[in-house]
Amino acid sequence: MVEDEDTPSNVITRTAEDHLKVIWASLEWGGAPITIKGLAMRFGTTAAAASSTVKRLVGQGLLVHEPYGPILLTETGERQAVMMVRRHRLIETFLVEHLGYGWDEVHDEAEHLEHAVSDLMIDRIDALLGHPDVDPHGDPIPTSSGEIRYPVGATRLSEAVPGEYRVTRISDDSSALLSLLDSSGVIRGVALHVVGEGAAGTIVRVGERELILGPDDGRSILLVDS
Amino acid sequence: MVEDEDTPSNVITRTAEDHLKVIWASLEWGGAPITIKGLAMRFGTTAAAASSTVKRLVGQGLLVHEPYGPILLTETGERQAVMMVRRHRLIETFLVEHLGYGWDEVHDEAEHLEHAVSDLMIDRIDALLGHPDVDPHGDPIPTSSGEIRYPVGATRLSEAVPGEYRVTRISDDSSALLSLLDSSGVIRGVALHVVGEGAAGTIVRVGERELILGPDDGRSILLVDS
DNA sequence: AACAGATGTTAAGCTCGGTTAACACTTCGT
DNA sequence: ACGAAGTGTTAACCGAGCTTAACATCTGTT
Repeated sequence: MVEDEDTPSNVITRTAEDHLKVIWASLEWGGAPITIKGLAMRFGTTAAAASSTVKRLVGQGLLVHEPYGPILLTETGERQAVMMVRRHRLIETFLVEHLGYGWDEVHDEAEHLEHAVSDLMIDRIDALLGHPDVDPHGDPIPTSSGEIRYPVGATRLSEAVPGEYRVTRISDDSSALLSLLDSSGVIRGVALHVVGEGAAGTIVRVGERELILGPDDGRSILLVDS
Repeated sequence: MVEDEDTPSNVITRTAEDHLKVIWASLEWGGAPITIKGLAMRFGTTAAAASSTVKRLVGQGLLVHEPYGPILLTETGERQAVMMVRRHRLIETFLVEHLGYGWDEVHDEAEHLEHAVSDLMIDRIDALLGHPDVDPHGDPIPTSSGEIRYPVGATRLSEAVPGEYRVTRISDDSSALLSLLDSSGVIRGVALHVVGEGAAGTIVRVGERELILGPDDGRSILLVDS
């Protein structure tokens, strides 16, 4: 006798999609859930706006959140979020492979396109690309059923002990970082030597170059043993 | 001393873009300007909604409209509209050429994408396609500076005297018509014989097939002498 | 344990884009 | 020429998503 149980307000707004995706991303690598302030900063709005949006999404059964508590996804919310991530990462891959975009400049474009493309188009892109496992940043692409195959044995650069590694993933959160890394030769697949910890961060060597990456940067880079 | 003359609320909403484009399209082939009712029907809303949107766009300097009068574009409004048309038609062409879409199924996808792609991406698509003059329906694609090269000597099927022609443009307004025409072999470039006027519309022959097209259909098809 | 400062919530108010209802204007047929 | 029907406008209202301002709660430092 519950009304409309199978029609859970199926219309999801663009803002809702964005929030779910960001909340999901904060949890992806086992991190702490994003805060209201974090959401506000991410979207360039105020805490008040983030708070009211979260409240609305709770009402729509997409989030779990009690006042001053952590912001978590319901099963429905997570499904939605993962589908947005799938869209985002497939679009990024498509832009790089078929439109000549650099891997350090696709993020913003994908951010808009992910809300506009149809499921049909996503499937066609997926097929055209040969059902890729990862996007140009090395991020795993969820399958159409929502499964995600994470690389095993990867460690964050910020936690790596000195030694030889290979770059397997570079987060696309910060386009400034991406440009820097791109111009320094730090791209997916490249060999990287972790020298040790300096005052300003982790010292690494890539080819001839040596650079220092702060802890925030280091958390955005995943390595595998080489 | 006019405030913000050069900052005409440069942020245009999706709804505004849609309205401008539809208003422009109503005028493209020398037709009468669309009415408030026409806008409402086109967007599946009410006359009240269309009226208030038109009013808002007048306030933003994009439309000219006095109560009960015709809805016309300002110069700024027309520029915006033409850019949306350019986006739409380039995206349609791209989807057909690079993603295996049928020319009869690209319209809805482009309708969403045209609001999401960046100017940069439009330019890249344009270059990738070799700066095409027309989209898969034969509609001319405005250049980045807003020029449109219309085919000369084209006549509407509904106004054609009996004789031999070639199909040069099929409007993408009605996807139902597009599917019908596609399955009947009526595609851009095909030879078409206008037999004459029947009770239900114009009788035409394409290859082996003969079909009757109503006046609305006939207005959506442009022919050139063959 | 307590306070200061950071973070979260609520309230009031705004625009945009929609609704329904009532009313105004036009146009068309007789 | 006039009345009915169609079309356009306005008013009152709603939700989404934002703002600022005021207030509540939590947390880190002492």
